[in-house]
Amino acid sequence: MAGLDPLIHAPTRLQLVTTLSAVSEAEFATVRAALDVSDSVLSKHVSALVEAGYLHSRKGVHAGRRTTWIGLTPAGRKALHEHVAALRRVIDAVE
Amino acid sequence: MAGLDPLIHAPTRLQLVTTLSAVSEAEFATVRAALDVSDSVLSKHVSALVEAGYLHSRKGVHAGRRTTWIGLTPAGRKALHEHVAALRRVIDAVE
DNA sequence: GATCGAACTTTCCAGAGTGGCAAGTATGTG
DNA sequence: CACATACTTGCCACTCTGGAAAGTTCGATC
Repeated sequence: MAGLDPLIHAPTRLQLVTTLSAVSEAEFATVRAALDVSDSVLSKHVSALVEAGYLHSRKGVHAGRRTTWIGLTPAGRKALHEHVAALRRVIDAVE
Repeated sequence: MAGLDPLIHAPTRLQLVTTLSAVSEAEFATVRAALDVSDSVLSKHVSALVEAGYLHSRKGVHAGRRTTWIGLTPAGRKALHEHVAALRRVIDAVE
């Protein structure tokens, strides 16, 4: 490889972590809508990344509804930054 | 998706086309060494991209050896540029 | 406090993608 | 013509990804 992180290189994963990189936490449903994926798909990606230590998730109540909040852990941010740096090294060769 | 091209988003594919983007043609063996993949893997990626119209390949003789030269077609360059642009849109949100 | 419904979670499944190994093929060289 | 080189192809195994649907959980409501 070229320093690309296989855990976050897939398109959906990359969009997930880049979306989360801008905020401290986001609601599951909001992310789901932003990525335009099904519940099950997002749930599976999230649990895979939680298990990898890249995300944390926390259950709460918001506006009378149960919601799950997810966000990047420090390790997740670090992995994203390294992945993005590696990606830039590859694509900066273009042009 | 977010404009990412599934034909060139896989790491090996991306490295292949970015490597070729800098030159007009490259030897199969040189590319194989640059990407550090096996003969069969490179051969299969190349034929997939040739079939997609992204690469051209041509057989020739060089220094007493048969060599295959591969390079991006205009369509391949266009696809790469669009893919890179889409990738930048995604990762520029980071930081 | 039993029931309902929303919000995920998990299971099951199908299909595509990727790579390794080994056998096959083609062709310049001696 | 025999041989070696340089890929090419077939076969296989495994992982990844996503969809559908059933399952689970727990706050809200009555």
